[in-house]
Amino acid sequence: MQHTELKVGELARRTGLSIRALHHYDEIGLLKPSAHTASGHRLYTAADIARLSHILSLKQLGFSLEEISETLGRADFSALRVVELRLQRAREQLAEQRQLCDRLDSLARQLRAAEPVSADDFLQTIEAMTMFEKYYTPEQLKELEARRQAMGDENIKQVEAEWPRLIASMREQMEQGADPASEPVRALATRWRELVRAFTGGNPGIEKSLQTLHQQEPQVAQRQGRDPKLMEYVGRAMACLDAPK
Amino acid sequence: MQHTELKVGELARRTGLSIRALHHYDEIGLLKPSAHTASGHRLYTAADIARLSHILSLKQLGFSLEEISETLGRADFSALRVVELRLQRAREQLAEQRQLCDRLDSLARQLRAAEPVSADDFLQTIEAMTMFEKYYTPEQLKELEARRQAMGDENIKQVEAEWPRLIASMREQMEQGADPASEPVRALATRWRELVRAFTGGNPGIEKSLQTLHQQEPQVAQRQGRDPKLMEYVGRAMACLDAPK
DNA sequence: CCTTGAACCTCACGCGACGTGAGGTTGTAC
DNA sequence: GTACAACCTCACGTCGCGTGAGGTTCAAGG
Repeated sequence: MQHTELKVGELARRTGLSIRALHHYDEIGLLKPSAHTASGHRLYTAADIARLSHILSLKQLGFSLEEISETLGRADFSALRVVELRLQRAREQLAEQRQLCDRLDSLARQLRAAEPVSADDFLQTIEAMTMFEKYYTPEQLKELEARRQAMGDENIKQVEAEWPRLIASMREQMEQGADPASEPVRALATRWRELVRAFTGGNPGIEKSLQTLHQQEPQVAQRQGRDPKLMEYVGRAMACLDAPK
Repeated sequence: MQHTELKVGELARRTGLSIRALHHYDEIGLLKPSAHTASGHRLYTAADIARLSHILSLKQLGFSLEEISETLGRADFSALRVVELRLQRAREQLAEQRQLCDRLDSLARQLRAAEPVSADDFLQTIEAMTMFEKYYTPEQLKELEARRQAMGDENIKQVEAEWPRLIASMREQMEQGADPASEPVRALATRWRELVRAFTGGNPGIEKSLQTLHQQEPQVAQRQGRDPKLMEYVGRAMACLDAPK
């Protein structure tokens, strides 16, 4: 007698599947053992095992159990078409995974660069990223990323530390009613413009996207202390810079 | 009065979430609206909306709803650690996705190259791929792929068509009891070795892996008609080739 | 005041691929 | 006879909602 028929435990051990999984395949009709002992124990024949190996192959390719059932059921299926469809799905998922990794990686670097990571900072950073992805094109994001790399973490930290001071100074001038054309304000406005340029790199597309972002989402600027009134004051100061003394 | 409180429908419309999703967040305690009308309608305050925006941000990063709950619950969490853990998971998933895409792509190319795609051919191809991935290292697989590219689809088709003929001829000799050292067998054995060389490229690592595969999985060779007896005969013929006439 | 239709409410089942018990039977070795 | 492993069949839990069913409330028009 051939001792070829296997019981579930044996088959599970050999395939690495769980017994429950094999039971499940039986339940849904994907792999019903061809034989049973008198007492109801499952007996898998060589043919069953062959079918299982097919099932595992298709599973590896990411097909659902239902798809596998259908595929194995019909003999007339177009293998190429099936695989190409699956490939398309896999490519889409791959792109999403890549995006997710990029986002996380970028976030992690930001967090490493800026030490003080309160819960609020964290969430703000994420939201800033979301905004970025919403308002900048992928090419623009690449350019921004490249510029960040070129600047290095320390420079970025310095600039990020400088912004609040600059904003505070500017606000002080405004609240004291200083003339936007006055010398101290001109100096601050010049530095302001430099910092913005350092960010945009002078790329007009990025400048435009930045403008759109500020128009559509005023709360972003506001959270940094740049409320509409201040921004208007800065705008006037900028205009004075361009105009001759 | 501020009209700031939103009902579910409004909030759903603005966030792009479904009403059911918001109900779900309420059910699991992730986002419970701070207020209700006398009749029980949900009213989301500005604070609720802020929390929701945090939730959506973390969701974008691939956190589960439970993880989001925990993260938002504690104020002392280490943002960097959380993100790095998530990044690690994402990277692993990315690698898997990439592998899956490679497999599917390779399979699709094989199918496009070899026209006759019966269900059986298809499954055999998949299983061959599975075996390959099991017995060859990634570097070896790259080399094999490169060699395939270099050969071109037509050459591969020719070789794949030649193998069954070669195997059949060899079997004929064996069954007729021909001496492994005889001239016709020498010719067949020479061609056999050439075809194997075309595959392995003479790379000893690949030759070794191929041997291991044949030892561990005799049914692979058997399916192509190369049963142990035949293989032994071939082995003797090879030995005669190396030995002087 | 009444009606209509949109928007809201609360159950409660469904998916996909099993994991994880609970509680009982069978097979095998001593 | 008695352990103990391996098997059996329910049946609920997972995760993030979708999708009804069946009922109430709201806002506007007649």
